[in-house]
Amino acid sequence: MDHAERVSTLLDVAEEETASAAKTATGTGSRQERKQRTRQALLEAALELLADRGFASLSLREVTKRAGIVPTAFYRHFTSMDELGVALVEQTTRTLRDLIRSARTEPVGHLDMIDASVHTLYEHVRAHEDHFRFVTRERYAGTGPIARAIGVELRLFSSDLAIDLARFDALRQWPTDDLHTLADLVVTTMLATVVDLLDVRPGDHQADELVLGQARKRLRMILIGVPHWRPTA
Amino acid sequence: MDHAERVSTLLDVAEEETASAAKTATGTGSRQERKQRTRQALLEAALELLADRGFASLSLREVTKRAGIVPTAFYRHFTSMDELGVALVEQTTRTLRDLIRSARTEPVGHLDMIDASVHTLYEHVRAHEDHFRFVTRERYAGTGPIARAIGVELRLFSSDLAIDLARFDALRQWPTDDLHTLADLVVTTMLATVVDLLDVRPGDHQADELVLGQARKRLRMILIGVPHWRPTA
DNA sequence: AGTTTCAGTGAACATCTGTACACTCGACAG
DNA sequence: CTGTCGAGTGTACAGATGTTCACTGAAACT
Repeated sequence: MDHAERVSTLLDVAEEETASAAKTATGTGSRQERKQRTRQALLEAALELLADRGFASLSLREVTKRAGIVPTAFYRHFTSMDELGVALVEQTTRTLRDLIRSARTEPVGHLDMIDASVHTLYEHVRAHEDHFRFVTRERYAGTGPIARAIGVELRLFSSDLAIDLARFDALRQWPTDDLHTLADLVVTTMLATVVDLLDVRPGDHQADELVLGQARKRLRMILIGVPHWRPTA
Repeated sequence: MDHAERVSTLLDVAEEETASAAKTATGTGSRQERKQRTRQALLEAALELLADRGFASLSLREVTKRAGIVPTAFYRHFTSMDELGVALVEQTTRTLRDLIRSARTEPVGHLDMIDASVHTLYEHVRAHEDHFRFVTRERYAGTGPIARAIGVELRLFSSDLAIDLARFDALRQWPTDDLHTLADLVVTTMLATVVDLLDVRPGDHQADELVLGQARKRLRMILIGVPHWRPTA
């Protein structure tokens, strides 16, 4: 254990009183309600701890401590940390689905579609930084169930986007295979933008605009070729 | 510790005799030579252990055990695991530089440039799977010095590519900013292809071809728009 | 020749880890 | 009202971890 970690460990008692609004779930409610509330506390505790570290370096004891329960009580909710991780994927990818739903029901036409998409992406990322951080971090981390679950979810996401793209006039005639390629390209680019956004130090709106400008430029560069594409060469 | 890890720990003694060709560096040579040899053994041991896990879940003791030295001897070479990690980045990104150098000195013209680029990428990835796995995995993992070092290296890589792109007739007039955006796009796409390649189960050449086909299609889709781009709108 | 340097050793430590076990005590069903 | 169920507790243990310290012995220097 290195120095930084030891210090934070020593401060744990103090932290429990200050930082954790997600403390113990003891309180009113039926038994089911209270159980689900501490389950949620566990998920949120994990997400908080993942702010600057990877899931693999997360210990069961840390999570339970932050959630305000004793280590052994963990097993009442999950059989392993991996299971907690998969549950976390389910929860965070709901944010992704919200994103694409927002983008779909967007007032299209009287604003540049690229501008609008990038903007709603920005809003969602800023509103749920921890969720996006988790997904982009753990996407490639290891071979565990978490990375696999994220992979599945992102493929679904890309497929949904492909379906949406099919609605545009310029793309009506494209074979689905080409549509998927285009959707993958867009998703990959958007995820790169997400990472860039999460790297901006908080409050630096100038840097925000720089990143968003680059995101718009990337998308334009991809989409500029669409009218000239010869389907399935 | 979960079940799989415990099993592998119990098998360590057996593994030391079988799997590790990179054992202790004791042998002939000057003192400097031998020191650098065990340093290299440490780096290779780490790289081997990173085959299916993240760097953060790597312990100093594991690495030294695999390298065939006692834990405390680690400090003769690195002051911390992070330092080992950064050294690993330096070593693995040399492979990246080799890649772009190969792509540069490629017989261009009498073969489709996209085909050729994708092919040399393929060759390099298959020849150094562990290096590419390390870079793509740790790129987004955490806030540590490793991720930062990889970020720097990838930006350099992208800049080099931008310079190379500037040599093409269709791009001679592009402002450097647009060139960088295009280069970023290409690098991002290529890295996505690398990840796909590393996901293919070994020996499945049919899947290999599928991935390469998709890679070519992605690149074509990006580059098809180049002639129609209006620099810096 | 004698002396210094230093990569690698081995024992010891304090701390953290996952998990087993027996327990409490309030919500709930009969 | 009484008995069961089950979320959360507390203690305990074996193993792994990073790091300390005093050491060995061969290479390198004088």
